[in-house]
Amino acid sequence: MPELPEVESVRRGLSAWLTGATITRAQVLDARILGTTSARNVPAERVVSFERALEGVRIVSVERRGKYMWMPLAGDGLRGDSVAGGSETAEVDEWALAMHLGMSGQARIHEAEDQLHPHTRAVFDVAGPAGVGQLRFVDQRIFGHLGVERLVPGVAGVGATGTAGERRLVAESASGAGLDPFEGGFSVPVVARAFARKNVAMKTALLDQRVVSGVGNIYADEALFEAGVHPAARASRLRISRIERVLEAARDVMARALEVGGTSFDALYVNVNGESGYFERSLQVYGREGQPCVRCSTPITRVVLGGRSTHVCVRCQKPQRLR
DNA sequence: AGAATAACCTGTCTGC
DNA sequence: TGCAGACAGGTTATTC
Repeated sequence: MPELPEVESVRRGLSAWLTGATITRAQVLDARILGTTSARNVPAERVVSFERALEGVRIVSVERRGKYMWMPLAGDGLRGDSVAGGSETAEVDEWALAMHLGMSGQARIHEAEDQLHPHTRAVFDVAGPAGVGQLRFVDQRIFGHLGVERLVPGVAGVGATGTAGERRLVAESASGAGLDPFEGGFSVPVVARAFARKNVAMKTALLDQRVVSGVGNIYADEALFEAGVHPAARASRLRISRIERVLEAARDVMARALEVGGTSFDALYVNVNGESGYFERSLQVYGREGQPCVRCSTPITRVVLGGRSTHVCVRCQKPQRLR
């Protein structure tokens, strides 16, 4: 559900509230939120070590790359949870609380006495410059994830600036993600050349978080429409300038979405205060199957590509624009 | 290498 | 009213 603009809206809300705050208590209500897609069975001791690792720790900042979010930690007595192998102690500033919203995750700021939403999976009592309250992780489908993770150097891949030694530190689960279009070192021409080496559909390339992170199903469709490129067009067959246009469109459409708080179809995507974003009304193709194209009035078509719903105007997005 | 599929979950909506 | 089936903004593993 949440893509880069939605995650960034959440990050900003969390940053304003949590920077410099201390976690006084951590409670996991559903252990599955600590698991991963492939490892759902979370032993009880991992829940305990996760909770203990966070108690008394200070949140230094709230960071994001693509859809991955994490909070670097500082404080005495932090111990890694079993993600990193258990009881070893480590330098405090090597750790972060990682958070991925998945399809239905929400990070919400509440007062302790507020009623608990039924899908609340974890609760963190916090006290800091902005006051005392609770950070609650609510996630209907439990595709989201929480973890205490090491900070490690991010990808050295396309678009990264500087040498390997200067790579930005990211939470371990985000270490495979490419730079997102809003990061300083992101380079459209460099990423476009990486796309051109891939013999895959343009939409598939956009959704591959290892190359460029942050683009999800909605903004992929929107960017391809804006650039006039068919989602199934092979990246390797397109002119570099066309690929660059898609990447610029992705950055532009996500920037515009961010300005209005992201895209919400329902109460599943909300910011830290439970408020919806307004970009749904600006969508040109996503979710508009059968409705007239905003440019040429041809009905929008829905096809399945890479297992994902894909919306296209077959007149504005011709498949054959080859090198 | 890349494509397709399933899996992880819960909920909503549609059609019969 | 009930029920089956499709579908949902993401990620990962497996199989062909």
